Amino acid sequence: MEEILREFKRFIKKKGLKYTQEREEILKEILSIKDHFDVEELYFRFKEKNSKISKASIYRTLSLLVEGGYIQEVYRQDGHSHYEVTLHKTPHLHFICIHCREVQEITDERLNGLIKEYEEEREYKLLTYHLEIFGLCKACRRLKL
Amino acid sequence: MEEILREFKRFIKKKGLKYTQEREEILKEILSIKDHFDVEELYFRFKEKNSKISKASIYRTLSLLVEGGYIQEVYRQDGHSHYEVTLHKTPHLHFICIHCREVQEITDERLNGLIKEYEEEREYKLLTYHLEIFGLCKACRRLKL
DNA sequence: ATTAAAATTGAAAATCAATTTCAATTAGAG
DNA sequence: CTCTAATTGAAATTGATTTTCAATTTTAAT
Repeated sequence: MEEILREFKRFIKKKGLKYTQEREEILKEILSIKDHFDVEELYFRFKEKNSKISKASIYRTLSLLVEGGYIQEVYRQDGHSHYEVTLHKTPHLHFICIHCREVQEITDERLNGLIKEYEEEREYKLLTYHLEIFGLCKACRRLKL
Repeated sequence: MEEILREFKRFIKKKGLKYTQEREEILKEILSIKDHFDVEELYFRFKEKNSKISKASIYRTLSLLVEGGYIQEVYRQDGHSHYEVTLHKTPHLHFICIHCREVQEITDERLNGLIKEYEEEREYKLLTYHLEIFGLCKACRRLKL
């Protein structure tokens, strides 16, 4: 945690920007979230603890965090973006149930292998990837929807 | 083509909806597009041929086409959705160059195999999947961006 | 073919996520 | 501490998508 914050400060400084309380506070809050999150969720959390961080700042900081590779936009649901922390996580895919909206993560080294292979084969410089599988989860499937 | 239109008519009828000229015209136009498309592109094409189909109708018909599995929303760029025709296409992934914005398709049976495996393993009912790889293409990579 | 009811249309208004503007505040180099 | 440029929150704006609604069209039943 401390290490990530220090690293983020370095990142901000290197860009000639200022390391503000708001930026640190936003990253701290994000690091405390286990699952996926969206702007509303973050805003709500700040409201709850009487922090008056604005949505504008949240949006602005999220851009920086994506740029620095700290978080990723992983999928879109209900017309807006959902994010997750990238650091210390193996690349993985998301299974999204279109009925109950549950999101499950699946990690598979074979998938990462395939993607690395495409990268080398075509001489791409891979930055990130998203694999989203849409369908019905085991439970919702049983409801015969 | 004719077969797809007939099948779409059946789909519309089964839902108790009306098979209108606009819906058919929109699907026809989409089937004539090789690559990916977005709402603007479609709207522009209708304008060009003096067809007065509205954006509202385009949006409404796209929803139906997605629901029926005729098209898929494949990625988001510049704040809006991009689609492609699903029928007769093998599932595939998209490599999106963040610099020149070129989108390349990659098909790999091994990937489809892996996904089928996840589906069976977890007893999901898979509907569709999207795999997007973001990075730099061979050409843009050379520019050392 | 007419007709009537219900669905669909285009145009405009509304919605909503995301971005931008701007005056006031703050970080941080010197 | 001081100064300048960057950042902030709030409000305005943008732009995609959705909704509203009166006029039109489809289609099933006459």
